[in-house]
Amino acid sequence: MARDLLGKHLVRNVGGEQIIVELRETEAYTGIADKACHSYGGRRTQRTETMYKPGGHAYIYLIYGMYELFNIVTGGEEDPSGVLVRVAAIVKGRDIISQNRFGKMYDSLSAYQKNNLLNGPGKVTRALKIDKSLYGTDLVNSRELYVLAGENPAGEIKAGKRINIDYAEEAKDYLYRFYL
DNA sequence: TTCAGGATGTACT
DNA sequence: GTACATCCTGAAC
Repeated sequence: MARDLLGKHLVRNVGGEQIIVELRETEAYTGIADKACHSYGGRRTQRTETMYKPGGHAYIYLIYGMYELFNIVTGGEEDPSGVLVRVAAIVKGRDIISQNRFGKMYDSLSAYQKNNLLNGPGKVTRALKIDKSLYGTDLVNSRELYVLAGENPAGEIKAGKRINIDYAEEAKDYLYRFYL
């Protein structure tokens, strides 16, 4: 699923406006056997409850006290797994995205800002106004947040190690990060 | 472009 | 009390 989502369009309807981004980088968290996964060992708490829902729900959690990261649940009751969205690219709504990130219109951003709008999981959620109010959202039936069906991406899919999971012992070296 | 340091809240031990 | 699926700023290179 982490591979299949690359190149797909994520749609966010909020405040009467529409934002669309292309998914460029994802990470897989494969459930109870994955030491980097919040549901490792079958851990089931108020926070992780959504990971046990059927695939297609939104798992959103707070990290480092200030960033809310967006994941798409992919497994189900017996397989609490998901995909983290790490990086995206603008398809539609560049001024809204720029306002959400830097409080300015796109044309008045510095070159550095333009190149750093959506290149991190916390940045993507800030740009799309995704927060825990969307926790558990059914992405199949929601009008606020969903993924469009589409062709496979034209570019080559590369794989690497996941980011910032040094605590995860052998799992930190799994090649579960995928990017275009 | 790289680096150190700080901001910040919650889950879990 | 500790760690955390991060990002920003400002200064050095």
